[in-house]
Amino acid sequence: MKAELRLWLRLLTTTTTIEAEIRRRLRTQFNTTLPRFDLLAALDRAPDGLTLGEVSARMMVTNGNVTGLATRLESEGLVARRVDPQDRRAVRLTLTTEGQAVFDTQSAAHGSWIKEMFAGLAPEEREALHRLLGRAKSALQTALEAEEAL
Amino acid sequence: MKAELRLWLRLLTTTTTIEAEIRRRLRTQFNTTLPRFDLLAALDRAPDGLTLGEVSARMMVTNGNVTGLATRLESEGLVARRVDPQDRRAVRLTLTTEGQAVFDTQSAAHGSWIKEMFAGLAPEEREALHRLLGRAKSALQTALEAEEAL
DNA sequence: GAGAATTGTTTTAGGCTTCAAGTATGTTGA
DNA sequence: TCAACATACTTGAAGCCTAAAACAATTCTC
Repeated sequence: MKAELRLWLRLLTTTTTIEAEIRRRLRTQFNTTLPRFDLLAALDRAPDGLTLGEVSARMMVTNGNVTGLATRLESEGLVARRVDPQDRRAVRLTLTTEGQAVFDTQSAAHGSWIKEMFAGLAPEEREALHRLLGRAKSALQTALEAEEAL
Repeated sequence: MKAELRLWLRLLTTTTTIEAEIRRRLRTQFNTTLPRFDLLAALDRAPDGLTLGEVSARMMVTNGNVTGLATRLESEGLVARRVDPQDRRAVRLTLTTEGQAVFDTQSAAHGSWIKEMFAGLAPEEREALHRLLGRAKSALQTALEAEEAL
């Protein structure tokens, strides 16, 4: 098997394992899901809220997807939907007080999970991995741009 | 933000970007999906076929999920379902002749996509990344086992 | 051997995701 | 001005995915 393929499979399984564990803990400890958490996180970083389109761009998912997520989170009372007065086509999403409190708790736990999962890696290894992933990302970017230009 | 979190986010976006591109190409070039491709790949590696349970373990997804995937692929004529004569509870899945041909084509393309996407990385970088991901995986393993023992 | 536990699969209910089509609002230029 | 185009969102159909419950066949144990 080609070296590139082996690298890709290892990258994939590492990421998948971590992600599965995060999903599992979000479910068992907070009865929530990763997409819900990600949406709250996006709103947490935006004090004035975000339109659905902005959320969709930040989360790299489709508009229709965000519509459904927002509807569920709204019905749970964690986010508020409100038509933008400036542009009546746009819907602005904000964290409710409860949503902010819920996110703060979940976010703290999430941070400590990640820290725990990488605890076995020496700081130099962590840095080297971070750097190489950066290299891989930019190599990838180049490859995809070349592809697109065809 | 913590160094661990930055590392995780970079790992996640790198993987997600590659995976999204693979999904996109499978869809546009072969009108198929990654789970379908993964199931065919699992069968390709098993000359005598696999039971649904074995597929489910290899793909790290639930049994119910494989039932649905198998049903769709069966209706497309790419896999065959047949009760195992040894253990009549089990269903054995095999590639049909058409399924094998389809997979061979898709697999060749998939391999060249991966090669292309990592082309910008020097062989030493590729190796270093592979090694560090191995370290991360085993560190992770240790952390999760420690967690489980609680 | 009969009953109990285990194993392999399917079903059910619900959430996530996409694409494509539809609705409403906003912008622009002849 | 107003028709054409663009933008923001929603809806609908289909597939992917999970957990839990239901079902069926096998194995274990007494």
